[in-house]
Amino acid sequence: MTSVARGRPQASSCDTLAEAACELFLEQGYDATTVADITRRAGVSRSTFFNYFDGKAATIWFALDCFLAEASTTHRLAPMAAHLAENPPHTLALAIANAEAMGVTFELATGRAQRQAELATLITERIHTTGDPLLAEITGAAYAAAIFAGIWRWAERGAGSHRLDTIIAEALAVARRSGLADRPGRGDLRVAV
Amino acid sequence: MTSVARGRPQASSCDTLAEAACELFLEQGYDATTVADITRRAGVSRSTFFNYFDGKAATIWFALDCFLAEASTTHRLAPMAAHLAENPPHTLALAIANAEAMGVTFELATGRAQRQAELATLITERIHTTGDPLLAEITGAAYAAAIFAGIWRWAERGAGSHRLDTIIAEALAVARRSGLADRPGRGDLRVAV
DNA sequence: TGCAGTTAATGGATCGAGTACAACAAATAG
DNA sequence: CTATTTGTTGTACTCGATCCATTAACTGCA
Repeated sequence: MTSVARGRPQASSCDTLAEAACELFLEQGYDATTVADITRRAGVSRSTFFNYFDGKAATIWFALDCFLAEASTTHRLAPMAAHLAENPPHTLALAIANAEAMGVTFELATGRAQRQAELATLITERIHTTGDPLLAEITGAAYAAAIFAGIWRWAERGAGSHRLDTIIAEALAVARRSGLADRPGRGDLRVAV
Repeated sequence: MTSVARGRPQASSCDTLAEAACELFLEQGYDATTVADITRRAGVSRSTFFNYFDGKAATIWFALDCFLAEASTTHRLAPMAAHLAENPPHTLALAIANAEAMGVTFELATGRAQRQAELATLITERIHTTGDPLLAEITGAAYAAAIFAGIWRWAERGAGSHRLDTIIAEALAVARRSGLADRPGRGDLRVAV
């Protein structure tokens, strides 16, 4: 299925660049680190950077963004969480745990808001049923908040000591117990574990 | 109480600049409109722009941002909604209603995510009680989603035909009926109308 | 009238993110 | 050895945003 590589091989990778970026964030801070700095350390040109990332901020988020990209094609939350737990967002966890030292507090807030909203609309579309669309939107926001709260808790307590998927499952259970309906419409989303 | 104006009078205002900006967004689109374009039309220098706004995007959001700034010092949601209804965010409503034409679809999404998250943490802090902090976070996100959904519905149906505060009150009622507790801890927040 | 103090506008310089693109390099298939 | 594909590199450019020294407009007081 996977065809043989054609053309010039890639000179770097998202992981390499992200790692270089995180190192520099720790050393100099996020704002003081330029894209040129990152590529210099990674051993590629500045232009190349934008073949791997949309921008500087994406170095922190790309693992989670992959998850969200997949999530947009999947209908069940539980397998998604499991898959995320298998490919945990290292760089994000590092950034959350060392937010002040890296100077990424602001970027973490904006980036999270962005992606949590994305996930919220995703869930809302899935649970959109015969009922009030407003309620669907509220419910989507609540479950998205639960998932992201879980990710943050997991990262704050040193990603690795606990399993990410169980933490997310617990958070979803809390949301479920709150009384918010999670019954899907035509889709077959199950937010419970 | 209000002392007499001292020093050089202001050559412009947030409203003037925001109006000029919205005009240009409609004519040329958001991306094609530079800050220099806006200040040229408003009759001030480019530097002056940044005495009034943090950036280009703020021209759309400043009315709502004022509301959020006040909200951070208030403990009750209902009076806040009433005050917002008295000073409705014109430029934001215009942007929502003409998102495609103005090319602000992306900026609206990111800007909303940002501010909705801000409001969510604000509410979360208020309802933080003896119970699970995770539940407080989920509830805060749900109520914030309700409020913003209300604002959007209000703007989409031609801001003015309906009262903003009643729409928000209805949205909050939906969130309340969903089963999410809105009982405050030490604070005295009341999310109901 | 003139001077001091205050507040705001202005112009210029600078930085850095992000985009565009043409030229070049490294691989494969035949 | 050539055509094709894919990726890298350097360059130039736009624009948002910040900084800062200078200048302008206004008030209050002598």
